[in-house]
Amino acid sequence: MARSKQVTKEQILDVAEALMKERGWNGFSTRELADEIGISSASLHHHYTTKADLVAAVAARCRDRVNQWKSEIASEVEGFMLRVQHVTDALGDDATLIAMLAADFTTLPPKAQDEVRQLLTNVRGWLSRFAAQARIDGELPDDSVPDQVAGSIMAELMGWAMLQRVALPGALPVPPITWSWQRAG
Amino acid sequence: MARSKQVTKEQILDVAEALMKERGWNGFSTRELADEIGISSASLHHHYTTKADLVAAVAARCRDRVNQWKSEIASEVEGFMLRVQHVTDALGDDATLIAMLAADFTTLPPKAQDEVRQLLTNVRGWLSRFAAQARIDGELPDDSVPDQVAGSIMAELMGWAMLQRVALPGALPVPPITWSWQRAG
DNA sequence: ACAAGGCTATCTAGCGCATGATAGACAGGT
DNA sequence: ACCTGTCTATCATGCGCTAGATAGCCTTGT
Repeated sequence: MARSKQVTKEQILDVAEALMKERGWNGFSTRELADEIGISSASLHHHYTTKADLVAAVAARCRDRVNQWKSEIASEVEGFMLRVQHVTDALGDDATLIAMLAADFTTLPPKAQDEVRQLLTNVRGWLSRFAAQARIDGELPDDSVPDQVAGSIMAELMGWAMLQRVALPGALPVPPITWSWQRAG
Repeated sequence: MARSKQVTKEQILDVAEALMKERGWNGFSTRELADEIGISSASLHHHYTTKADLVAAVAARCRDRVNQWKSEIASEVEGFMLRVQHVTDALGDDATLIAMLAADFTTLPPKAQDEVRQLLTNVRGWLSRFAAQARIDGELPDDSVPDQVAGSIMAELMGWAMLQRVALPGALPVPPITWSWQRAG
């Protein structure tokens, strides 16, 4: 061991992720990140050679988490609305990160772009299949378009995450998304 | 006149706004902006002394635009769904900018933060009043919460704007937002 | 009518600082 | 002995911004 505390790649990702959620990819420097962790900038670059590597790793880890609860929900939860409720809860923590990654998308390194694209495509297709089944089961109206329902769910989640960033005086307590089409079922 | 082409503050704001929509507030430099406009960095700083001034001006102009069509829609369009449809169309161009401003919110200068807060509060209250009237008129279910409906509309618009940034292969044609609660009315 | 002088918008040059990243030494564990 | 993880020190670059000069337009005094 060396002169300062030992740090794991996971710890670094934790702090990096927090900074990304707060300020976005272009909103913090590797030095700030290193300071917050409590190591030198050089040590940080020892673990993740470039800032691009870092954001790719953050995105990849997020993708893994999402896949994790995706399979859990698919296997354990029945019914469209209940599933969506679980998705809302599960995604809650990651919605901000995903939204920030989407916002910063054009300035992300290609590898991170791929991760984000993959993640969004994946979740959307998955939700879309649920919606399609829900339509067959009569949980959604016959004229609903599964891919649009899936898109709306994701849009609303990400949009809420963005709205929450702007603390509006005397407005919206955070979570209760309307899930308006619930009433349509 | 001087050595290069004359440039107006509006032109500068146009380009700045485009860059903000593409890359976010922290995603471009004043030099890049000046280059894109075709003037020197010094000339740019003559018009807007600091980058903070610039983003505040961009946000203020957006707020003005929004207020503009707000009063137009309020006076010319009847019915909740029709109004929302008009809002969707009108906001279309600005949704991306607003979403990016919200994403970058924590790193914006205070003046710009105020503008964004004001804009969002304003629009939300306005939509909320429409929703409340719509509930009285039977256009929305009795158990709908106007402020939540308003929030959902804005979230969905902003969320779609973010989703569009990530060009998903073989997915969603852009505009047709589900407006799911339409079926609930 | 018309020069004088002010005003505005541009330029070239550069300052001080933060950024992403690297070099090379060193310390501890296996 | 070697590998791993840390450090100090530094590099080149890009950043926001400023200084100071210059050039065209407009007003004003005579």
